[in-house]
Amino acid sequence: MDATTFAALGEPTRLRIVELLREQPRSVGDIARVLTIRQPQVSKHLRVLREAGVVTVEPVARRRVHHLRAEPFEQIGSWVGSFERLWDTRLDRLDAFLRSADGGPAATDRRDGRPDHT
Amino acid sequence: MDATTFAALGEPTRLRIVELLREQPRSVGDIARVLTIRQPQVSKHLRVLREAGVVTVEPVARRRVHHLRAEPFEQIGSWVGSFERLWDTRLDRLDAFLRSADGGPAATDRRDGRPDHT
DNA sequence: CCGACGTATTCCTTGACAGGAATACATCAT
DNA sequence: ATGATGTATTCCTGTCAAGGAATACGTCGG
Repeated sequence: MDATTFAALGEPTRLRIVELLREQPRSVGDIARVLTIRQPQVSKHLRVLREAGVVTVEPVARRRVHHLRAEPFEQIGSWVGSFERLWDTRLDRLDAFLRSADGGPAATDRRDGRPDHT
Repeated sequence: MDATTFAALGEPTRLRIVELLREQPRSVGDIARVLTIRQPQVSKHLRVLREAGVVTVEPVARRRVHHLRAEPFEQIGSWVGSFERLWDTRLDRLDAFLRSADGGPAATDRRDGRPDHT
């Protein structure tokens, strides 16, 4: 997974823009008006989003209509999917194990720590 | 959606740490050794991740074992889900519409652009 | 109590980035 | 061509974050 995508979304204003564009494509001026951000800042943020592959431009008359690209969101989706085991019950059991090992009498006597490891 | 989570994941080193922790919980020193990052930097990055709610600590003996929290990943997952329409065929049709309105003979004859509304 | 180990924090320097303001650039209407 | 509209870029400034190095802190073993 490329950190750039997350970096682009990690800026509050940019995230707002993305969430606005989720509804429908918008021109630069539109975005600026709706979110009450000055136009130059919008242009700059859109540049970052574009270079991160999050949005693309569609020139319409003299406006530049921006819309979201699907790819980065698909990527994030499948990346997050690779963490599914986190909310499987498996983890809760591991977690419970660690906690008991912590407070209580050491479950193993190799105080080195890691429960059995991998 | 809170930009903080994305910001935490938007730093390459931090993303590497997260992807390492996806396999199994690790102590600070472990992480430093595996990723060949100096221990203080690891501590700092873990601090950011912790304050963003991405990881939690589990003190084991004199080590501090860090593991991922499920919540932020669930959040991201459902947030990304709200973009599903992006890769639905619906969008492709909207996209096609915009393109035709642009290059071809105007689908509507107010060449000003925006298809209706606003 | 003391030394050793694992980790956190501090100070410093440097580079990146966001917002403001002004301005350049492109395109359309007349 | 000219003015007007929509957008991009530039310059400036302040802030913040990351890496390096040194050091403080906490906990365990003897």
